[in-house]
Amino acid sequence: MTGTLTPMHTRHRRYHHGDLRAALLSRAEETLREKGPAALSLRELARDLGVSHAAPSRHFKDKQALLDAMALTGFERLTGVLAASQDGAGETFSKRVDAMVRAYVGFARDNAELLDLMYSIKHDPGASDALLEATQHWSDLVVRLIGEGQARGDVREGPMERVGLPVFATLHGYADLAVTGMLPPEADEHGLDDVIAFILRGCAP
Amino acid sequence: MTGTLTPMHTRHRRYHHGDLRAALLSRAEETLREKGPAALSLRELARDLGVSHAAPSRHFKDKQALLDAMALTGFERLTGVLAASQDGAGETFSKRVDAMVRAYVGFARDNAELLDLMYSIKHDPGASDALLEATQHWSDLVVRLIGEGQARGDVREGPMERVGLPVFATLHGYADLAVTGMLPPEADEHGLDDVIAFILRGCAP
DNA sequence: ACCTGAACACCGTTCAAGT
DNA sequence: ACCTGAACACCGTTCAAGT
Repeated sequence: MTGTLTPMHTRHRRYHHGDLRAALLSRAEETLREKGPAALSLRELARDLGVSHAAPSRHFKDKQALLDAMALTGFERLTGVLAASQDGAGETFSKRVDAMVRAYVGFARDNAELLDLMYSIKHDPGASDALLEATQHWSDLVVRLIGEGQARGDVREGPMERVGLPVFATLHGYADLAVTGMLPPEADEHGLDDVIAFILRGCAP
Repeated sequence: MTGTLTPMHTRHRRYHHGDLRAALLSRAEETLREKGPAALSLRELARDLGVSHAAPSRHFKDKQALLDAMALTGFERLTGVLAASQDGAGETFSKRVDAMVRAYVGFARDNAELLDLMYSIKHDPGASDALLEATQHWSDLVVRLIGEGQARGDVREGPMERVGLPVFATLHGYADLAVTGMLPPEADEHGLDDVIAFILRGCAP
């Protein structure tokens, strides 16, 4: 008997406020970002959302299933950001590379813990098909960029997978260094420019 | 009353077989390699070694302290391998780069889970001084290699940190892709050669 | 010095039972 | 359909007490 007239919010205790699954995902990402992966606990998540500790199991059979779903949303957002970076990037190959590198490193900086999770989950063998597909989408973007560069004569000849792999490695490596805090302080100034120039030289015919 | 005459092994239960600390480290690395990081448990380690679950706390105040010590031995071994790769690598810059890249990727392949642990620990802010020093040693090796290349005229001018960072990023990124199984199958054939050639082009004056 | 045993507060997972 | 409550087997950590 709260005295309120809003029938949809009689109290904090109903069958939750609509979509427990989405609430779990969003709260989980929040605590991942704020307290790190070790602090992620199904029971604490349930407590935070005011449901019983067993409730999450209706939506995620496992803790691993929750982590998988988090990684999947991460990959989807990442590919969205990368695709968007190409839209207004201009014509030249070097501008398109510049835009993609900055988009990727930006995502890495803004979602460091999530990116770590994404890679660690991609790592283990039981990765879901949806997840493999999402990672495929994003490597396709790099492949397409390289292909365009070849068509313009800005990139050396060769199978795209072979030409693209070192680019991918450099991009991923720099982002990972940024994420894990291993970049020396001087890198903030010129690091990104240097890496982009390095990639362009490595690609040149 | 076992009837044996060897006084040092009256039974499996003494104050352990000499060095519990070393035994914990070596067993921990074994289970890390075989069952992954999630399976690492102080209690199970203690069980495996036939001591009580509280015994490890004499040698490692924390689970984190054990992980730190594991990472430290990993960094020491890695710098050893990298330094050794330069000894018989020959004179030319490209041969020295080739040797170091192969040594690093080889270590990454042979110690995938440990390398993951090493980076994740380097990540978090409470890293010990010994650990920071160990990572410093190994980035010094890359810096020295670049410096020699510059002295010979094989590497473009510029501050070594700036010239070396993209090299470091590429090396790290490729090793990480190899470790996390993200390399496409074709990469086994030419991947390493392509990456080395890419690095050399990126460094060239 | 080095280890044991009991205790405490926390997990993830499962399952009958409730609405 | 969705959630609760109790139960189980596991953790990490601490601390008096043993040798």
